[in-house]
Amino acid sequence: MSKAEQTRAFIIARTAPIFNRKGIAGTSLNDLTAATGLSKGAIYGNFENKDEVAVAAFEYNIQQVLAEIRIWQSREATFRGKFEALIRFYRQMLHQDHLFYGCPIANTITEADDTHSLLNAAVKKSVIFWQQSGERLVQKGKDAGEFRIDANAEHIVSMLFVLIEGGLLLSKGTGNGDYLENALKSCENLLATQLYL
Amino acid sequence: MSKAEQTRAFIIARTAPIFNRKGIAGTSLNDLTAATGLSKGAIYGNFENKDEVAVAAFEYNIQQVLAEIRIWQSREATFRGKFEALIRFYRQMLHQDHLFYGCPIANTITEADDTHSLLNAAVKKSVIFWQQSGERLVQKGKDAGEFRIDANAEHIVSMLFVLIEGGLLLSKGTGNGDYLENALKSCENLLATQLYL
Amino acid sequence: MSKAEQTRAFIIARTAPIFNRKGIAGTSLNDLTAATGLSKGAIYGNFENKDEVAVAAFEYNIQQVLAEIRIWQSREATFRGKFEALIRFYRQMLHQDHLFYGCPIANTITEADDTHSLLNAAVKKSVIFWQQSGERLVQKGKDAGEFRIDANAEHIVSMLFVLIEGGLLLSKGTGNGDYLENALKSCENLLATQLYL
Amino acid sequence: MSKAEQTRAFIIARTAPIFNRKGIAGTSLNDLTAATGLSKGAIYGNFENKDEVAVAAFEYNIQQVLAEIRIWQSREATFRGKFEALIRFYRQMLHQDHLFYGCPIANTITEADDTHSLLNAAVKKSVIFWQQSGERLVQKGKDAGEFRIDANAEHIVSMLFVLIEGGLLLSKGTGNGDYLENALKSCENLLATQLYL
DNA sequence: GATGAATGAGGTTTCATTCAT
DNA sequence: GATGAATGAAACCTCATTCAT
Repeated sequence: MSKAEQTRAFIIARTAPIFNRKGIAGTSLNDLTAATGLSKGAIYGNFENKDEVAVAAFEYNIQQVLAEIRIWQSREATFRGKFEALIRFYRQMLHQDHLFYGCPIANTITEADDTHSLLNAAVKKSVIFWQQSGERLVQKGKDAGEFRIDANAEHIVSMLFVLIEGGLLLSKGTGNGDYLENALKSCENLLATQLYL
Repeated sequence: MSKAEQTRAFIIARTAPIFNRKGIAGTSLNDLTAATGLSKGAIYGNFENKDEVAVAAFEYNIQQVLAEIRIWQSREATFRGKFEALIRFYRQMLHQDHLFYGCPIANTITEADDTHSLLNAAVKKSVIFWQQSGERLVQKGKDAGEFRIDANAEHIVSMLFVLIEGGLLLSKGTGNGDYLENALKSCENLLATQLYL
Repeated sequence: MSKAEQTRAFIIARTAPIFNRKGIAGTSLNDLTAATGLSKGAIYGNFENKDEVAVAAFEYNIQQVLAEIRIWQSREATFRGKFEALIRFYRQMLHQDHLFYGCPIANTITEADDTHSLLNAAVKKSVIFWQQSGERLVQKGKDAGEFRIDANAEHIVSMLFVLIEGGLLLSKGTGNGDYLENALKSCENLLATQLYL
Repeated sequence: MSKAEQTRAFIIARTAPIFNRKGIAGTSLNDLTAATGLSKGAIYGNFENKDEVAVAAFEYNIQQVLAEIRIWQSREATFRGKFEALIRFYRQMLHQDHLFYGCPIANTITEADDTHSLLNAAVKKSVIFWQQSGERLVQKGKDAGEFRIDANAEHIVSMLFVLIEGGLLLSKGTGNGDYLENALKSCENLLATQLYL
């Protein structure tokens, strides 16, 4: 990894949590220099402009979440176990404020409008990726004989997504964990009745 | 209504959609003067600062949504009809971009953190109000003998909330209406199995 | 004159000599605030951007030169006297460094390229104006029976223009007044042989 | 030519047209690296600072013009022919935008003030050189018996200079070739009446 | 000798806010 | 009560320059 790539990665890693918490408009160049200890010139030497940092930071945040999910899932031998791990991950996410400050998708999706088209594209890509990863997992479970062969993967995964994002949003926003907890219970029920054999 | 109150109301009505779309940090005083045709002095004569306008705008946005819901529900004679109207309202909301640009709660909740405590309080209050309105409606339906007496109002309403917010968020963010549609179908199923007699 | 117009005029008057001496690229916003005693916000409250100040400053500089010429000419009763006054004006201009720092047209024409299209247009307009003013003066002199009826106004004026600008440029640039002096003598000769009766 | 000298020459050749078109203040180090394909370090390894590149570039530009003039003149057997070639060269220069973007002297003279003393000196030297070259050519023509023995070399050459620079400036600046054309015709007339036998 | 990465000062512009009129 | 003009801080970004590698 070249020096520039190192610095780029360093800037992204340090600033990603700030963008996740404060948003693009709420994050200033000074926030970025303060978080990295680098000069403004160094930021601009490695990125076109603030928006490009924001997009990279969003993608980093998503990768962090996905990587963490993968870790939780990797400990499970069965595909059912992997879905249970997914639920457990999001259940504890509510209390992991220092790490993620809420789901990057939920945090970013509002700001990712037409005026930030690159970010918009990145968010859409992430949503699609999450969705497809879930569907692939369903398929593998079917292939492994763990899941109902007639399960509607797209519907199940999209419902999990909706429940998790909605639950996180309301619970983070109000401080009332019940929304997420109810949503996750609903997820478990959905999986039990529509996916698991 | 005094002149001052009129101007205040005028400013709020004109700027509320802008705050809903662009957020607090993304909305500038110039946006406000452009939207109102008033001077900066006029804004500051009627509000302490930008944040106070933002809070008032959020509350206005919420009231607009709630008022609209009430209109849809008022046409219904039964409490079951009122819940069905609620679902219908959110189903068409996806296509009402010019009016609401998404649910004000979902749009605001991310930005309403510790650094905007007044907004934070307003958002929390709105969530609680939505929740309680729903629960009251459930109770009235029970009293009227329309709903199952053993229905868990809090759980049902919080699930509706989660599904609607999650569905709106993902559908607005991706342009894929399926998320909201699936979520609303799930709401209908929930109501059918847990609320209606 | 409104306050804004006053401030605008004040900014232009104070910054025009700076733009004339240092050029657009060489003049900074700090130069402008230092020269005016105003804040940057005040500059931007009265002008779109630096380029707009620069264009206004150029037009002011040109008007200053033209006004001065008009004063010199107004003391003359005959049109021949007016042309002689024109020559005298440019002869002393070489030593009036504190006022004009060279002809605004010569100073600006190089920088007024495609990347500064507004300035470019302003410069072209000024050249045309200077040319046409000269030609009008020739015509009036003809009408008054002072000048040769067959004098080629366009040619004569364009030659005066070339000689004056070329002479000023080389004399200002080298500190050697001979170039301008020779050029002005040539102007006088031109007028004597081709214009005056 | 050492490696360093080669690089130096390469930098100058590539950046000279940029300086001629945009001026010192308008040309950035990034322009220089873009034009050369070299790094900033390479520029600073071969030049003290940007101003030194600018001075070298100006001198290169002047040499290019003088060399081209010499080529045009070398085809002529007589000294009269050499002056006629000079005129022809400047006549076609107006249309050679890609090569010279106007006379380097006219383009640089405005910016070459006290704050750029080295450039100032270089410009003055160039003016003197052009002047003296012209005067030498007159003398040679006199010695060869081609020119009037009583011709005032200094006056004639300085008038040619003024006419050419003034004509180029106005024609380049306005896009109206008449200024230069009139000036060159005047040059031809001057030569015919005061220099040629 | 050349590079790539970094600096820090300074560039232009926009911000929220104030206040005399 | 509203305006228009001004402020000064801070926004984003670019600059010429340096220096370890």
